[in-house]
Amino acid sequence: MPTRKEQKEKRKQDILYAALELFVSKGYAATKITDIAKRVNMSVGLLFHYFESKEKLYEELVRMGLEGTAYPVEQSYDHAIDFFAQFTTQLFLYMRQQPVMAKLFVLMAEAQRSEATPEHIREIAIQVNTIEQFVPIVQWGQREGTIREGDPPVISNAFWCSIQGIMEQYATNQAIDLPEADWIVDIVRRR
Amino acid sequence: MPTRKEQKEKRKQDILYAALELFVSKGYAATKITDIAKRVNMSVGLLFHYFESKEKLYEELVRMGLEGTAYPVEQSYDHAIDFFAQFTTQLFLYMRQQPVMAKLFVLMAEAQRSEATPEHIREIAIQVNTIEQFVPIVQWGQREGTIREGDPPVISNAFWCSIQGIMEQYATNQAIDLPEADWIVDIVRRR
DNA sequence: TGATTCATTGAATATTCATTCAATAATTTA
DNA sequence: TAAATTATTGAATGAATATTCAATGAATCA
Repeated sequence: MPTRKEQKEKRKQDILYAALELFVSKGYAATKITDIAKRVNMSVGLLFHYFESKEKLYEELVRMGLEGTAYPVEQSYDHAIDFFAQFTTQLFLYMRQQPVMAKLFVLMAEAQRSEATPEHIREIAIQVNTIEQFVPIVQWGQREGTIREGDPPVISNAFWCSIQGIMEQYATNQAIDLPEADWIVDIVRRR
Repeated sequence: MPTRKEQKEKRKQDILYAALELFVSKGYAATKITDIAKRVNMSVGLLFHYFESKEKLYEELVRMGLEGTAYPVEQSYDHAIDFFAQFTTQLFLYMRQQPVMAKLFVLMAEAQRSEATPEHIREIAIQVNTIEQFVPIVQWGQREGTIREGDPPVISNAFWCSIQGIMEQYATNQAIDLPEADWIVDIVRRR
C-alpha cells in the first residue's frame, strides 16, 4: 500500500503528464484547467492543491524538458558527419523508447518560439541546445569534406528544423514511425 | 484618391495581415483582439465592424491559405525524384518571394494539427495537400530506383514534416535563409 | 445644401476561465 | 479512540477578454 507521500507524488505526475499532452495537442493558451482536471478525474480545486497556477505547471514541465532533453554533445568523433549520425540515431532511439520525451521536446520548442510564453519560462526553455552548437561542427565537417558546402548556419538550421518538424508530428501520433536517422543526416552529408 | 470601398478593402487586408502575424507568432488562442486592433491602430469596436468575430477572422485566413497554398502537383516528370525536386524548389522560391505565404503555410499547419481548432475551420484546413499525395510518387520512385528504400508513408512523412519544420522557422524569421531545395530532397533521394 | 449612409470610438456588457474558499471526508498521529 | 492533518469537492469570486452599443464625426448622395 502506497504511503500518502507516494500517492501525492504519483498524482502530481499524472497531472503533469495530462497537462503535457494537452499543451502539446492544443497549445498552452488553449488548454483549460478544467480540461486537465477532467483528464485526471479530479476537481479543479484539487488540482490547485497540487500546483499553485497553470503557469507554474507549465514552468515545471519546461524544467523537466530542460533536464530530459539535454543531449550529450561531449564525445569525440572521427568525422563531423559521425556526430550528426550519432546524435540523430540517439535522439530517435530515445524518442521511440519514451514517446513522452517527444512531447516534452515539442513543448520546449513551442515555449522557445512562441511570443506568448511568459518571459521567465522562455528563459528556462532557451537554455537547451539550439542550432548554434551545430555550426562549428558543420564548419569542421566542411573542412574535412564530410559535410556539404553552404552557409553553416543555414545548414545547421535546415537540419535542426527538420528534426523539430518530425518531432512535432511524432509527438502527437506515433502511428507513423520516425524515419531512419540516416535519411535526415543526408540533409548535411556531402554527396 | 481611393474610394471608400477601396479603403475598406485595404483596411480589411491590414487586419488580416496583422492577425496572421500574431496568430503565427503567439498562436490563435493567445492572440487577443486588442492585440490585433493595436497593431493596426484601430479601436476594437471598429475591428468588429470588419469581422464579426475572432473566429471568422481566423476562418478567412484559413480560406486564404487554402487557395494560396494549393500547389500544382499536376505535371509530368521523367522521374519521381524530379517531382520532389521541382516541388521543393518551387515552394521555396514562392516562400522567399512572398514571406506572407510562409506565415499562411504555418497557420494552415497549425489549424490542421491543433485540437483547439474549431471543427469547421479544421475541415477547411484539411483540404490542403498532405503526405498522402506523396505516397504514390514515392512508390513510383522506388520502382524506378530514384527514391530510397523504406516504408513509403514513413518516407513521405519525413519529407513533409521537414518542410513544415523549416517553414515554421522561416515564417517568423527570414534572417536565416531557407536551405537549398536539394538538401531537403536528399531525404528521399536514393544514394 | 440637407439628408443619408458609413466610419469610428471606447465604455458597457457578456462570457469564459483561472483561482479561491468553506465545507466535508479520509487518513494519520498521539 | 480523539485530535490533527491532509485530500477532496464544486460553487463563488474575480480577472481577463470577446462582443455590443449608443453616440459622434466624416463622407457620399440627391
